[in-house]
Amino acid sequence: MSKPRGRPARGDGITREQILDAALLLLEEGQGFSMRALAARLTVTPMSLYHHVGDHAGLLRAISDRVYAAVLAGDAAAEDPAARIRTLLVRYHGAVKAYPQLTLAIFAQPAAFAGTTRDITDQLLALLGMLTRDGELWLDILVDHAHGSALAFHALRDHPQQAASMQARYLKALDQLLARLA
Amino acid sequence: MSKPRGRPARGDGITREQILDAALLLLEEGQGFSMRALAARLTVTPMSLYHHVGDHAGLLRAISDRVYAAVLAGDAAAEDPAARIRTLLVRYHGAVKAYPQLTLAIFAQPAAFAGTTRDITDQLLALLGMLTRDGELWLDILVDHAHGSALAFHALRDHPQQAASMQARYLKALDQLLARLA
DNA sequence: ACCTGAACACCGTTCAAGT
DNA sequence: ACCTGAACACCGTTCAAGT
Repeated sequence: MSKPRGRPARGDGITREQILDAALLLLEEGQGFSMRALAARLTVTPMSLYHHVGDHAGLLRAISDRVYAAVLAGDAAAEDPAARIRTLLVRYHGAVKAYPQLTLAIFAQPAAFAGTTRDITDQLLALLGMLTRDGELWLDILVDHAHGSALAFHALRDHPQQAASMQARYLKALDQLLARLA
Repeated sequence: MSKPRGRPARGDGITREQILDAALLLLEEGQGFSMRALAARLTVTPMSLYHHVGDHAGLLRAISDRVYAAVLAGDAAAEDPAARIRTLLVRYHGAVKAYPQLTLAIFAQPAAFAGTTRDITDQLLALLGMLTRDGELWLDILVDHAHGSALAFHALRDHPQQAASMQARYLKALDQLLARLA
């Protein structure tokens, strides 16, 4: 029943990518994510995970790097600044909304995650600088609003009717804010 | 060394208020809040807490009720709507900022906390209705922004220089938004 | 009513042992 | 290099026992 003690035959071992995939799923199920539960799902010993992703904080960091890297996908030069700003914010809002538990974990240990979303805010700030003199102020407003809205969405996940209209409400609020920017 | 097993003499027992006071302090120290750690700080058995505040979720609920009730203090009729809106938002932002760990715990289990801040949003919505037809939209914008900003403040708590200017930046952003509302 | 103490099913992580 | 297994110091919570 139990696996042999030593190094597994080639191909039998667990992959870093498999761990991250499973971790993201388990995390957002919300029923108590833990290293041990994740290991059990992968039919592996808890300590096996440490070899690939480090400890709990390291695992969360690897997950968030993957999730937020996807927000920056696409060619920045292909859109005009206003459109690119909107694209980045909608995608960022979508990522936070899709993985609220990850977001909460990040906020709970901000020191460990400084810089994870730095690329996104840097690009947004540069783009905002083209449209207004108050770039930093509007970066605050837009990013904070995206965070708050996405988390509020999570808070309403048990009320499908309200949740369904949340995306439309975010887009409406975002366009309202962007219109005030110009 | 150890306390007697039975009911303590009058006045020797622990108070619900003492538990909430200590819990709020311990929670925001950020070094791993737990029922057992809280009990240890109060030099009491973990199970003693259950008698006064229920389980972990019940304790958090009791804490948040206390914290957010303070936001509504003061006489609503003494201020005009715009001023009252600003007062409520600044105070709400202050509460979230002062107790970020509490806020994160609430967002992590939103089902258990539905209604905790309902009084605040209800009053804000009524006030916003006096100033604009898009009351719900602006409620979203202003509350979400307050949440996001307060949590961002927490994320920067290890960078005192930036953190010091965060309050001023929130007030500036808030006034910017409120100006757009009229 | 209010507290203790033992117990159960969990955690994250370290360290040694195995291939 | 990559995995297991035992161990340590923790969790939240239930239940029985005590006054």
